[in-house]
Amino acid sequence: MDKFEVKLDQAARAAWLSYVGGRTQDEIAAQLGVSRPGVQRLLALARQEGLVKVRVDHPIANCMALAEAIRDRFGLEFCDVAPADAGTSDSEARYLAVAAAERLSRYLDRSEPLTLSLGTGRSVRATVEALSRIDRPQHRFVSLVGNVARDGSANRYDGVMILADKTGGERFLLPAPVVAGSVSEKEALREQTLFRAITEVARQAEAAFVGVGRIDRQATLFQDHFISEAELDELISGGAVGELLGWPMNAQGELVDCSTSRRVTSLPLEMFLEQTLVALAGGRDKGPAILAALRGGWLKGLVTDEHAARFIVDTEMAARESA
Amino acid sequence: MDKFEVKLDQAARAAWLSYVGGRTQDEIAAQLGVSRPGVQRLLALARQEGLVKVRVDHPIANCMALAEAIRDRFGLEFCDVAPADAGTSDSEARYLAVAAAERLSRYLDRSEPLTLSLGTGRSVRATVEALSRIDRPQHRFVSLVGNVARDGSANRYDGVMILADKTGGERFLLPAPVVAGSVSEKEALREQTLFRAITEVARQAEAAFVGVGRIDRQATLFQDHFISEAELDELISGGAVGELLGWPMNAQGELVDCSTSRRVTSLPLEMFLEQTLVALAGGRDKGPAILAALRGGWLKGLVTDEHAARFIVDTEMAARESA
DNA sequence: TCATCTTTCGATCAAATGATCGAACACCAC
DNA sequence: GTGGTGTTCGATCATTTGATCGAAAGATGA
Repeated sequence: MDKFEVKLDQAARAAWLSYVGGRTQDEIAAQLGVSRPGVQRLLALARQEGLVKVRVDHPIANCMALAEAIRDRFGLEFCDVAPADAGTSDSEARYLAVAAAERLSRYLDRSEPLTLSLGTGRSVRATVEALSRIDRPQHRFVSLVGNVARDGSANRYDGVMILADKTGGERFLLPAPVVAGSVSEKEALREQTLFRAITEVARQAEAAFVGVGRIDRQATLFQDHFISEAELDELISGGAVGELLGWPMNAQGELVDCSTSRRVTSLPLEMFLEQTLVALAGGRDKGPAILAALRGGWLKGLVTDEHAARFIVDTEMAARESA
Repeated sequence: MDKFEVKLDQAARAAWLSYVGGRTQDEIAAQLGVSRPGVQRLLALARQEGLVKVRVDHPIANCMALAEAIRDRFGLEFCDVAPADAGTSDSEARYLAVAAAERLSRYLDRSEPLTLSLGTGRSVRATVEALSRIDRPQHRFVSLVGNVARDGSANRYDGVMILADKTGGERFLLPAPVVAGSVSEKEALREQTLFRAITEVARQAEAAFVGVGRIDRQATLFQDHFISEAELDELISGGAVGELLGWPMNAQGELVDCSTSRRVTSLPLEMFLEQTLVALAGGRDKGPAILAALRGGWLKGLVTDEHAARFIVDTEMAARESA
């Protein structure tokens, strides 16, 4: 097939003139003595045969590749990956917050009334803090997670308060602990008029920005006294590796059913399958938890950092290989 | 200027999505939350800042780069460089011939009557031999160089004969040696009716395809007995490094005036400044001769090979540096 | 604080690109 | 030779891209 080699030569020539030489296809057609559609075909061939290699020389390039892989693999509407080379881990977290704030702004910018719900966690808090002030009194913001711990102390990281302050919008907070003392207590809470009203508002939300929690000794849920050590141990032995809005899930993203999880007061995750559920979380340690949420198919969007993204891609690819 | 870094980040993102991800600018605009012209500017910035590197993985790529450099440096209408990695030096020569034949075909393909002139040399001969047969009896072909040596033997490499055979066109040959025995003999030859008639036809030619000769012990002019050893020595001591149609020139491309050059019977080079004079020559050894022809500004087009092209570019760049 | 200057942004239009389709061509079997 | 068949080629149109220009926003200095 010598004919093919000649064609490839021509294709390489056309590709060089087009991509390196910056010529227009008409000029290339004149130079190579073929028609313009002919040049088109040569360029298509050159790309298809991998003669053309494009490289973007910037740290962001890796992030884009990771984001693309995750987006495609888990069918997300979008995925943002913040770069890891920002120096300190502090500035990395800030980078993630800025990226997430960017996403959040897209919704807030709208002038039509908007209902948005927020989860808890440091990432959510940092994200709303990274937002610049904008006047949107017509918007409504709902907290999806009870903002009091078992001991009655208020959650330090509730983003709804800050967000409502920055925009002048309405705020709706759940006056409940994340995990109730008993199933009956949970039922009672859910029957409260206020609780039901807030649930109704949350149901109208267009999107929800939530954190992703680990289930281990460093779990926020545990550290901030939302659950006891015994409850934590029960979750871990039940296979839980992460949580969304307090709902524990195993490595495959399936909800873990146990005595603790039956007392979670948060709105059910199934509710968000109709909405745009966006997770904000980064750091290598959060990787397994984020991956679980992705595998469960709960998320529509993800804002993370390079560490977590790399863990997710590597782990998922390895799992896929062995499958 | 932290603002600039953020912009560069965005630019890198846009570039990645566009060049690697294959997204359209509208999609990128939606993804990054900017207007379409904004994406345009980001992409322009990314290219300008050199974030985007394009590489064409094919031996031809080097040739294209060399061709471009030569074309721009010497203001040629075109320059083709045949690749050097074709294995044997024989197949390389053939590659050059095919490339040159391609150029020649562009003219021959035309159906309107055409007058074309040819020089002598192995390259020209190989080029017309590489041509495929085509019926063009309306065309006329003129030999620009006398086709008899001093001893009366006919030049073995006259392409006009083959070309006319392949196309069915008319042929015009100069019945003269390249270098006459004396100035008066040259004058006499030029006065011949036949000579003048052929000159007139050559003047009407649209393009001329000629070889480039070295001036040294391996010179075709000498090897084929067009000039004697004494004449060769005179030319060399006069600074001649190459010749076009028998006209010797120094390294700067200026015609060398000496007792030998005054007896050259070929049509004057100045005549071709109005036409498209195309040189066909390759090989590292021919480099200095080709470079001289280029520097003299005599050529409008060049078909060469990678060896000669590299020599030309390297030498010219070095000369430019020191200038 | 206001006027002005610079810079940036987005609407609009021209150019370039990619895709589709019918026609021509060559190849092959009959 | 002849008809079928598969492939390639070039005209045409929709989409995408690049460039220009006026308008708005922000910076600067009086």
